[in-house]
Amino acid sequence: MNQPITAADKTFIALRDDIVEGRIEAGSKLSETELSTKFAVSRAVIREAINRLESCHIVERKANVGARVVALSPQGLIELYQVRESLEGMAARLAATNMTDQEIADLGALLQSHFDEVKGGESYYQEAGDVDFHYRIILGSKNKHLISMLFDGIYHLVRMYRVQLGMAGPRVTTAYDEHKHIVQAILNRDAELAEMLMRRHILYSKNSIEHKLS
Amino acid sequence: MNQPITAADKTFIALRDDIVEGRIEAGSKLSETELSTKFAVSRAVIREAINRLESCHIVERKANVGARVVALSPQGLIELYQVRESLEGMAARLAATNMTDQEIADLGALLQSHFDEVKGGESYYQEAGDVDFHYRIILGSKNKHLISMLFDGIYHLVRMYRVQLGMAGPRVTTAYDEHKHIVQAILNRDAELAEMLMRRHILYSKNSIEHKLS
DNA sequence: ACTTGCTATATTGTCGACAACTTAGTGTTA
DNA sequence: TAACACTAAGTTGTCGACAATATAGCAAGT
Repeated sequence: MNQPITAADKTFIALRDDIVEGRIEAGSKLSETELSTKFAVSRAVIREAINRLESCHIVERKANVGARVVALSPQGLIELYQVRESLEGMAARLAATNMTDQEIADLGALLQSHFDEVKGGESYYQEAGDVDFHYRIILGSKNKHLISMLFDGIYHLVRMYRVQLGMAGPRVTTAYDEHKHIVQAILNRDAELAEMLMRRHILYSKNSIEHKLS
Repeated sequence: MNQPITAADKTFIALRDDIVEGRIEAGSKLSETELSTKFAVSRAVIREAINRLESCHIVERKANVGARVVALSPQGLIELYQVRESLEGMAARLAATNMTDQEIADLGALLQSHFDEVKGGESYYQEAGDVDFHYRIILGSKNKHLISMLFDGIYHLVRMYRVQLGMAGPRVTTAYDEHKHIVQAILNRDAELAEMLMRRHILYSKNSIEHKLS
């Protein structure tokens, strides 16, 4: 679903963004009738949107009771990063084998542009840039399941945590070095090393976040 | 959803089983009206079931066109096992830390019962036993996302491949030894080793399957 | 006062009908 | 003959109404 077609698509995305960006607060109940008036669509559309959100683990549903936005907890964030470490590590491993030379070259160029920004003192693009970097490596794995799990599931949840626990981009400069080494490993087609470095990279990121939370 | 409550729950499970067990063939189109008469429920219920199946990657939907059962391919199976290797490796790692002594003891007992069966020449329980073993380790990770991704998503797909590509339980005896070593690593609370062994175990399993397919 | 059971209300689950879209088929034109 | 436009049939998307279930409030009894 690169671009929304049906009303259910649009409602799903709008509702997801409302939740991820915190305009609908974590843990709150989602009333179908209320949402159907708010978005000016029928309850059937709302129900489909909520069902999809449940598949993303953004809301939880109980039969005959209703849906609630998931509650955020430090433990939840840690679990999320454990899954990220696992999946993105594998993605980096596969990317080292499956990315085309052109894709790797583009990735290097992206990294260079990040370096220029960081050197120039701009931190604005920092998070978007980080996401873009990971994005490309995940795509580079060429593994459908991996891509879908991370993009459709994990990443929105990670973003939800980031926004709501209020953590603007940390670790700009060190993260840049880590990114550089990962690209180098992929360039060398060293799958083993690429996976290790990516796992470390995410582990450090997790530790940094844990530190901020305590 | 441990036990189905609503009609949509039951229909989802029934439809999923029909697909996984091959009674609805891979790649075929799912007509909403047709299914609604077959299961004697309204189209709304069928649509919800199909939506859930889409989330599991068991069917693919295109807007205004319809849903098809996914097509099976050797490449698809390989990708699935890559994800399994990644996630279950992490599960074993976490299980080594998070399982209680009691849970580990139970796991050891389960393994012993498998040994007795294998020694007794019974191969009937082999697949169920293998699933049960992995099941417990995944639960032992205590990681909600990991558990849900594997049980709700990957495992049904793996089973679909197994059934439809017609591979009854392979590697009984060697798999037993691998299981034994994994339990030993968990017992020693050696997270690093537990992950490695689990990854190897699944990798071997993948190689065995690839060999059968060629 | 506390529990129990009923009732009223509100919410979710299910249904059948209509609207919007896709696609296959037909006929027309260059 | 090939390409295009249009029509008609069938499928999916959306809607509003009804049925089933859960919850809160009140009443009655111990």
